[in-house]
Amino acid sequence: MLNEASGGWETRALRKVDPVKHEQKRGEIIGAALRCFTRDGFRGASTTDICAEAGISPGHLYHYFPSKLAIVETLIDMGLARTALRFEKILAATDVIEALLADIEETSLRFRPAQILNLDGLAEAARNPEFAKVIERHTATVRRMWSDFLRQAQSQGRVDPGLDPEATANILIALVDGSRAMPIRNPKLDIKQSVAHLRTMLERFLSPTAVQGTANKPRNQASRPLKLVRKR
Amino acid sequence: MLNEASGGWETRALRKVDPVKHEQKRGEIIGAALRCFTRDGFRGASTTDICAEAGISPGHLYHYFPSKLAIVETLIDMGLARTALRFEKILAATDVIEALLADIEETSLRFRPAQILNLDGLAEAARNPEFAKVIERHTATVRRMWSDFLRQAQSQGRVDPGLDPEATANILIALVDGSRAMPIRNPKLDIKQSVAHLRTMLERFLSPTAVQGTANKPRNQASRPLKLVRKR
DNA sequence: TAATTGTTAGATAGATCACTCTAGTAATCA
DNA sequence: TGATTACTAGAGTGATCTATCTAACAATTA
Repeated sequence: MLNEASGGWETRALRKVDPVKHEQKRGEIIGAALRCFTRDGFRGASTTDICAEAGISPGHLYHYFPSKLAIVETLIDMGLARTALRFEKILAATDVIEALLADIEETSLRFRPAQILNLDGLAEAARNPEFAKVIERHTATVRRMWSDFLRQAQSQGRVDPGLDPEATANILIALVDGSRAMPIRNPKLDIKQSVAHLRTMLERFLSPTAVQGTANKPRNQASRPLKLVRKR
Repeated sequence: MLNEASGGWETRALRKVDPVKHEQKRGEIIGAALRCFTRDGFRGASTTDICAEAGISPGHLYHYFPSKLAIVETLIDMGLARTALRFEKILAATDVIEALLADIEETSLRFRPAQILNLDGLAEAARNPEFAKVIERHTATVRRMWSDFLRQAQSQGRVDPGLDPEATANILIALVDGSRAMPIRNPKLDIKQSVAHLRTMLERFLSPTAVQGTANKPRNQASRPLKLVRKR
């Protein structure tokens, strides 16, 4: 309504939105959405499901989020941020390999329902070019973190200098991805044993290889002698 | 219509279904469904999409398949059979490691759209207990193939006898899974370099370790000395 | 040829989806 | 207190999904 005295819009009784309560409510909805998406997938869970899980009406939902896609994107952003934080903590540890193994044991080898969304995210990225860019950027960040660490460890003689840091980082990332599938493929997985073997593999892979390939004891082995992968 | 003379159903002019043409038509529909599911996922692709892709009507589709789920299941069965065949061929090769790497290079590290369905399958298995059993059984078969090979290679001194065959098989399977995500996470992936590093990792991991851990040259290394994972 | 059945099309039913609209209620401030 | 606006509910809309139904056409055999 026009206020003729001021010549502009009447601005009395402006009610401000409480940002704390607003964010809290958004958080509740996000939590409900996470449970629904974990249970049924991004496409399988409907806005009706999310409303039921959050105990609200559709109108209420759309008061806080403009669309279902916006909810998904918020959730993805949170997930990627959490993952980046995880790797940051791993790389800040005293023994990085042990920290990585502890993380794999905790979040990948044990069946964590919310981890399913990573599989959904990868599948979605393979289809949606826009979303692929987000994943690629995120992966590039994590890869950079790993390769920086590897370079440093190489200069300290703790990692084989013959390994390319970027390529090695890719493999470590793939290892985390692959570990995520293990408890799905085998729910009776012996986690401790898996971690132990992963440790063996990583230590043998990454350790400086002054001796390897020039063993002073002849090997009873069919495959060709071990070769280092040389940096260009 | 009842035939009163014979006392049973009239059975004149019985037209037999041609099993060859029938199977061929089913194959065409399956092919169209594969393209649609690859493009949009099991939930994202509709029966209408499949009909359009196959150039048929809905009535026609449901003449050959009782439901959309039946199409999905057929496709999954074919995919699992193909995967089992792949591993069979790998394990029959002269140099198994090289055959595995060639397979990873060909079907996982290169971006193959149809491979996306493996991710969908894993995600689905994590949600649908019935489908999970299919995946678990299939994985168990592949794991058995690997562990049998590993045991044989151990007895021939070509693989470290300190490794548990089942646990090692799990890791190899996870490696294939993880490799599938690499080209999605990084489309500019240097495939040759990735294969080379995977080769290095596998050779160092699997090779008999008579020398490892008892290096005659002191190591400038922070982590604990290498330990073999002992079989119980 | 006539009867029978396989093959195919296409309209459409019934359910569900993401989302909107209207409206009632509660909180805030002049 | 009264005006204004945030918060919330719930019916409802158009689109779309899986699946069905009717019926035309084609192939096969008595």
